[in-house]
Amino acid sequence: MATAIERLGRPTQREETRRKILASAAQVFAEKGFYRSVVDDIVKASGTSKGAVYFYFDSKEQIFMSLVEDYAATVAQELQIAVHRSRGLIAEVEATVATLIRNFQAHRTLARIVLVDWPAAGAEFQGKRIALKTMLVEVLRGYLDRAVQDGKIPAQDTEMAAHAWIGAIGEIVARWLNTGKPNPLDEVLAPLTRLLLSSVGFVASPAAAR
Amino acid sequence: MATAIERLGRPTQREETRRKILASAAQVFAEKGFYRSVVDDIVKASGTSKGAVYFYFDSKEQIFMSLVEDYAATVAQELQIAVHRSRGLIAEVEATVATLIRNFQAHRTLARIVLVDWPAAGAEFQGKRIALKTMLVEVLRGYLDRAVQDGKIPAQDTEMAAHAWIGAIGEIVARWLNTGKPNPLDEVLAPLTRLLLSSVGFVASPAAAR
DNA sequence: GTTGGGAGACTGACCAGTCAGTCTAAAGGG
DNA sequence: CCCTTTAGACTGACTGGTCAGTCTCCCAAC
Repeated sequence: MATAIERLGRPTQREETRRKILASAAQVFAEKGFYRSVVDDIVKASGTSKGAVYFYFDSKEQIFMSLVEDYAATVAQELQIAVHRSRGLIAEVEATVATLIRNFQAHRTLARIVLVDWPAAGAEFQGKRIALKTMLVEVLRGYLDRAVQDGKIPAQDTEMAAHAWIGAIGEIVARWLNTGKPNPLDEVLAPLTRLLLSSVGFVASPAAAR
Repeated sequence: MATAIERLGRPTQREETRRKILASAAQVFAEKGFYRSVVDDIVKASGTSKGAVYFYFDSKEQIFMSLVEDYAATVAQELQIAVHRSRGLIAEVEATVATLIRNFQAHRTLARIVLVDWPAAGAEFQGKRIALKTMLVEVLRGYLDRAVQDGKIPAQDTEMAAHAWIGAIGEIVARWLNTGKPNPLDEVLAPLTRLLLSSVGFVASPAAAR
């Protein structure tokens, strides 16, 4: 089986090209947005050729979707892990917010693509996005419903609250993408978490504030 | 001076065409987004002609900006009025949220353009948008800072809170644009206002809840 | 008959995607 | 060991279509 050898030797080069294309595409899309980006930009930035790009991808759209799906999957998985070892509303919210914020901070270009570009992309792009957001809403909502059941917070429209939270987090990250503030982004972690918890009626012990 | 007569007689027809073009443009942009929209779509939808469109507007971009600026100015003005007659954090927040939500509800297509399309449009489009958002942040922040001074709410990062609020409101509207829920949108008014107030540590009197 | 508003055919730039062909490296054969 | 063959990664000139914006012509109202 020469395959085993190939798996270690040859594919390195092969995957390298694909990776370079994706990395450059992320740069270009983040800078110009999907529609203003031209495939030749990606070609130039990646130091490959148009042929190479279309050897690995079927279309400009598919490059975009690969980028977005890969990243979304990564974040979703990290979220799963981070939350898995948390118990109780505070810990869960802290873990979720920290994972999201730190991830966006570490992947600024992808953050811009996911938060700014993706929503405005064509209808074909929206299915996956809405599904993903729904998943995130369900997770957050789960925390809240459990907290309500446990009497930790008053009964309320937890679905709306979950959406409001996502909007709040997204906007904080968007501000950072646009203005660079705050620097570093994860400065918002503590106050933002406090704000979110407080919004659903969770009363932080006065001592813990500040 | 025939001008005075023209102002009443002729311009009616003239303004009517311009108005029709703008209205159709709003429809088309809201449905397809700026880049996927084609000027001929607007021509067709407006029942005019390409000549008419380029008689009234310099470019596709300018049509978009007209739409967005007009609407933003309207909303900003309504906001000003609504808030002018409010005193105290609760009333101010209620007035702001109600004005925004009701306005978006009444102008679904424009809401989509402003909230979804505008952020992803090219850099040339962003100056005005950021300025406008900054203004809104300042207003909200003003409420919060005053409430802090009055000892109504604890000291905190009011700028971040203002951004979080805008994000929350935007996301609630975006959900409505994408899924139609809640129907009608202004159902969220009371719970959303409560959530926002609560997030900054304003404790609603238990009697007032529900 | 002049003019301002409008119609719509047309132009030219631009760009996603294709394709005929090159280059490299490894396999096979003598 | 060469030398040939083959596969498959990669190249970039090219094509076909699209679309913003222009230009010429028209007509209705003075």
